[in-house]
Amino acid sequence: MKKPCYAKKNIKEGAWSEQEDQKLKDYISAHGEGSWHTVPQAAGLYRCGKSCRQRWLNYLRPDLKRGNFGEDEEDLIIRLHALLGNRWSLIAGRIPGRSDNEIKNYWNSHLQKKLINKGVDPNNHRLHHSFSNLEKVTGASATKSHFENEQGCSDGNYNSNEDQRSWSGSDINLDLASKISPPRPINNEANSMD
DNA sequence: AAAGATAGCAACCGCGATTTT
DNA sequence: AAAAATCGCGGTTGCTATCTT
Repeated sequence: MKKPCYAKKNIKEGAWSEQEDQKLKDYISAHGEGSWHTVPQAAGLYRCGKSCRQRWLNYLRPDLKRGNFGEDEEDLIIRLHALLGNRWSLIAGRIPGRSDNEIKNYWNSHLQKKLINKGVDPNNHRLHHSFSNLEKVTGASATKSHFENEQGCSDGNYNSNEDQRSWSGSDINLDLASKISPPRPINNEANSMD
């Protein structure tokens, strides 16, 4: 029913130019965040509000760090993911200077592989004794040789001697466990009831 | 050196939740 | 109370840079 904003006339798509970024920054520094649907017109942008919001939150916000993730950040993301699952906005809320999109991308491109290298299933943070279902975990592009090549992964946060959940989340004093429901199941088992 | 494969990232899209009318 | 509008989240796609052969 509802047309996506990108389908409307006079709405630009694709990469943002410096001029567009500057217009958005100028507008928000003058008027503040919010009322995203009115921002494009007010700021003189041929974008939809949704796109402006995304651009601001993920890339233009002055408090964003950008750049490489530190080991402490990686560790925190892994622990939070074990506790929260794919709820990136909640995870981002606990990691200053990082956007949910950035964390999500970093997880998908780096951390998943890192965990798999350690023999840990990134979906449930349990030790994986066989990689027979590798494709399911990592997507079609994962190959055996890829994992063989990445054995030199450095930090040793996972203990391969443990047989149960390696990250329980219980040692994280984030005041989250009591406030939110457990992570949604990621695999298809949860949906198989349909 | 060139072509193909792969990885990483920015942005798009769909949908559920929330707020407003 | 219901419908419409808007917001926000998370999955996915597509482009570009880098690596491998």
